[in-house]
Amino acid sequence: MNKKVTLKQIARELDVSISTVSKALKNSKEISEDTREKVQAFAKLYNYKPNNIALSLKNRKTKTIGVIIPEIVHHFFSKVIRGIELYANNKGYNVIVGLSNESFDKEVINMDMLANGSIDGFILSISKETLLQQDYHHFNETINQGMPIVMFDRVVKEINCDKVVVDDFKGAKIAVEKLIENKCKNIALITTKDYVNVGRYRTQGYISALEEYNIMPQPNLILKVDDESLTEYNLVSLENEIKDLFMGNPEIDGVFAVNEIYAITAMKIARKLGKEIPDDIQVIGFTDGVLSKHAIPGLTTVSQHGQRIGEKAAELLIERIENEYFTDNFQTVVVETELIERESTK
Amino acid sequence: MNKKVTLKQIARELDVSISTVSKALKNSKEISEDTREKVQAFAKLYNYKPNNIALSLKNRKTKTIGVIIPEIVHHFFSKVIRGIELYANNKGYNVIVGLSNESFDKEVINMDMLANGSIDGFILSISKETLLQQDYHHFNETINQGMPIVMFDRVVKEINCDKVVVDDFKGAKIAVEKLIENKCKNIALITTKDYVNVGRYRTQGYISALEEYNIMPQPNLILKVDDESLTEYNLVSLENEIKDLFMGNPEIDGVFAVNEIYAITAMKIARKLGKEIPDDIQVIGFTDGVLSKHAIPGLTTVSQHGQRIGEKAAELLIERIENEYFTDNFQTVVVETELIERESTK
DNA sequence: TTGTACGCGTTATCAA
DNA sequence: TTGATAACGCGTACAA
Repeated sequence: MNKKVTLKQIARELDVSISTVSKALKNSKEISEDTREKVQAFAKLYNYKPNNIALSLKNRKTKTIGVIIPEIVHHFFSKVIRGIELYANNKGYNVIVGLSNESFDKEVINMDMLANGSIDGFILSISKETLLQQDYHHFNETINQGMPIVMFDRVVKEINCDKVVVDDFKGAKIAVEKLIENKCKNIALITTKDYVNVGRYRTQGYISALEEYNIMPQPNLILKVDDESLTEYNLVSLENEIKDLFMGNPEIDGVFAVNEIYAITAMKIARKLGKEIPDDIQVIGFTDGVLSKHAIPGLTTVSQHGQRIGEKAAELLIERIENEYFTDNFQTVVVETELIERESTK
Repeated sequence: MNKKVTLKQIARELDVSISTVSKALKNSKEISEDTREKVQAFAKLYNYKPNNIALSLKNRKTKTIGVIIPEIVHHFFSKVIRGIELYANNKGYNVIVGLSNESFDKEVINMDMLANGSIDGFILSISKETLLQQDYHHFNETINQGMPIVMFDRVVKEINCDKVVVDDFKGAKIAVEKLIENKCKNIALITTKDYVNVGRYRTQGYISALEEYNIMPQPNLILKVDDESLTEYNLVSLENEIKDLFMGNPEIDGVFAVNEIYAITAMKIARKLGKEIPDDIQVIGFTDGVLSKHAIPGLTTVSQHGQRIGEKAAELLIERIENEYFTDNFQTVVVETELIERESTK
C-alpha cells in the first residue's frame, strides 16, 4: 500500500529541501534543469498530487460548492444538481450535497456543517418548513459572514442574494391559455397551499389567464391540496380530494395542475370516473419529468429546464466567489419555461 | 459583514494566547473559570466555529464521503444517495457527489479530484463505459493509496473491496416464477447487453426460473436492447425493438423487463397492439420508481430498496474509515429485493 | 493557570 | 541555484 506522497517525503528521499521540490514541480526557472528533472521523475513515479486540504487552508478557497435541497429523489431537483455539477466541474469545482428533507432544523444543521470552511458558497432551495415558519436568519448569517448564496426555485424576497427562478406565473398562464384556446370552458386548478410560493405564483398565473379571457375564476374549481406530511405525497388522500373535485363539478373539462403527481393523479381519477382524456378533459401539468413523458396518454407539461437553472445558479455563484464582491448588485435570473405538448391536450 | 472569527483573533482581542482560547473553549480544567467564561462569552458573541479545513488538515480526516455515480437524474441512484446522506449525516459526515455520466474519463477525473485529500473514502457505482472497457486501474490505485472504496449495484469481481449489491439473480427469478405461476406460457425477457452485469444476472435469473419449471428458454423471446448512446434511452428505437418482439411472437403472454422504462414501454406497445394488461399479457419490471407506481395499470416490480443500499454502503465505508483497516476482510452485502405486486399481474 | 512550540501540507518570500 | 522561514487555523504535549 503506497500511501499518498507529500512534498516532505520526496524532499527527504532526494535529499533536497521541501521548497526545492515545490518549485521544481512548478517548473520554476530558479531550479536547475538537473534537479527539476530528478524531482519530476520521482514525483511522477510516486504519483504525487498536491493535497487539496492543505491548498484550501493556504488559499482560503476550497473550490467546493455546497448545495442544499429539500429532496433528491425528485426529478426537478436532480436535474438542477446535474446542471450545477456540469458547470462547476468545468470550472474545477466540486459539489457537496446536503438534504434538508423539507425540515428547517436539518437545513440549518446542514448549512452549519458546511459553512465553517468546507465550501466557498451555497446554492440552495428553501425547505417547506422554513417557508412555513418564515425564519430566514440562517441565510442572513451565512451571507453576513461573507459566504455568497444563490437561491433557486423556492426563493424568498426577504433575502438579498442572487436568485434563479422559473417564471411560474407566466408558465402557468400560458398553460391555462392553451386550455382556453382548446375550448375548455371549466378549467380546474390543482395546486398547493399558499405558503409554497411557487404554487402561489402558478395559481396567480391561472387566475390571470382566466381573466384575460374574461372568465370568472370559480373558487370551487380550485383545489389546494393539503399535504400535511410535507415530504411524502399521501396518494390516497390526494386521490380522494381530486375525486371530490371532479364529482362535485362534473362540468370540468380542463385541469391545470402545479406538479406532475397532481396531474397524473387527476388523469387517473378522471378515467376511473369514465372520462376520456383529452376528449372529455384536457390536462396540463408542471415540471417535465419521467412521469409526464411515459404516462398514457403523454402528459402535456410546462417544462422548467431544471438543468439550465442549475447551470445558471452555478455560474452566478462562481462569478461571485471568484470576484469576491459579495454585497451588492444581486440579480434574479428568470429561466423561461416551455410548454411541451403531448396527448393529454388536443 | 463579520467575517469568520479565528482562535487567533479571539486571543488577540482578549490578550491571551491562542492555546488558552482553544482550551477554554473545550472547557479544559487547566483554564481558570474566569478566563473560561470570558473566552466562551466572547466566542459565542462572535459565533466562533472551528474551521473544518484546518481540522481536516490536522486530523488527516475530512469527515467527508465521496460518491461517484453514473447519473443522478435516476430514481434508483437518487434513492441510494438519500440513504448515504441519511447515514453519513448521522455520523457527522458530509457527502460530496461526482457524476461520471457513464463516461470512463469523467469517472477517472472525478475520482482524481476527490482522492487528493478531499475525502476519506469512496462509494461508487461503475459507469457503463468503464464496464465495457474493463479498465479498473483507477479503482486499484485509489485503494492502494489507502483510500477505502465501497461499490454498489454495478460492481465488479476484479476489485477487492466492500460491495453492496442487489440479488439480481434471485429478484429476477422470483419475478419470472410469479409469471409462470400466473399461468404465463411464453414469457419474454427485455434486457440489456451482457456487459452490464446487473442485466446479465437478471437474465440468468430469468433462465433459471424457466428451467426450474422445465420450460425451454426461447432465444427469440429474449430481447437485448441496443442502447448505443449509453446515457439517454432512445425511446423510438426501443419502441420499435419491442414492437418487433411482440409482432414476431404473438404467443407472448408475459414479459419480464430488467428496468422500469423497458417495462413501461412494453406495456405501452402491447396496448397499442390491442393486448390487454394483465389479461392478455402480464408484465413485471425491475426497480421500484415513480413510473411503476403511477403507471396505469400499476406496474408490478422488483424493488431494490435503493435507500437501504445507500445506508449499508455508508455504514461499511464509515466502519472502515474509522477503524482504519483497509486491506482485508472485504464483505459483499446482499440487499434483498421485494416483489411489489400491482395491477400489471394477476 | 497560562503560554510556547510543533505539526498537518502547501506556497511565497527572503536569505544564503 | 537552493534552502530556511512564515503563514493558513487548529489542537496538544510540554514548559513556565
